[in-house]
Amino acid sequence: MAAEELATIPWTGRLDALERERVLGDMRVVLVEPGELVCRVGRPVTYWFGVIDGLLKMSNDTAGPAGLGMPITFTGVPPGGWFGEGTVLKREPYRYNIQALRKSVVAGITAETFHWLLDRSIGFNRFVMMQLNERLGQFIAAREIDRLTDPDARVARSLAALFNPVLYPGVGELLRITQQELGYLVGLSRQRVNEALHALQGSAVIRVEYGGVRVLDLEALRRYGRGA
DNA sequence: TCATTAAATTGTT
DNA sequence: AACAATTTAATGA
Repeated sequence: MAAEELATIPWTGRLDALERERVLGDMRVVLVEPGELVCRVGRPVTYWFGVIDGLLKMSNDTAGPAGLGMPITFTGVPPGGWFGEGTVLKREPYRYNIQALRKSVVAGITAETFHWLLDRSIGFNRFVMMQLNERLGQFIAAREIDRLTDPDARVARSLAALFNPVLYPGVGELLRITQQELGYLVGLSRQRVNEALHALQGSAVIRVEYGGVRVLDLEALRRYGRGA
């Protein structure tokens, strides 16, 4: 991994020279193909991962035999998103599957380096704390989304979650996601997603683009389906 | 760089 | 689910 690439990762800006040097030597970057699992339920934690490019999904669908409980997609992880700190902190085995929805570039630092940073960098601690707090808000929002019946609103809120600038600073204005992929995440058919996207576009909240969605009004997207 | 072709994605039935 | 139309990516001159 090169120093320039490192600079594109948000939390590295909070580190001092020594810390950055260690991270640079420790960081591994891999290319994952669609469908490939970045980490599997039950596997021991070795890395703290982040998405450089592409799109991942976090789910509990047990690929193995005897599916215990129905498969649920918890969330998508777009560029700029870092995850797994909860399990790294507790040194527990992974509790979810992380699977690539499309060809993606994933970076990771070892659990050892993660703990080393946690022990010495206040900036890094602040980042992790903010990350945990922000994600808690996302999961609460996700519960709300699950109870929405209007597909347009579900798509709107799910999109809003993916456009979260704190958790996913790599996304920016344009989220690279196909309508098929969005369908997988939200749990709707591609046709219905297509319809919903155009309804949102009609409200001037987003713009539908080839292979992606551009946000025009993030606040309106978050509020969609609710009054005021 | 441009033209041609294949692949991916979208829009519609 | 199937199809046609459109956009992007890949290829080779």
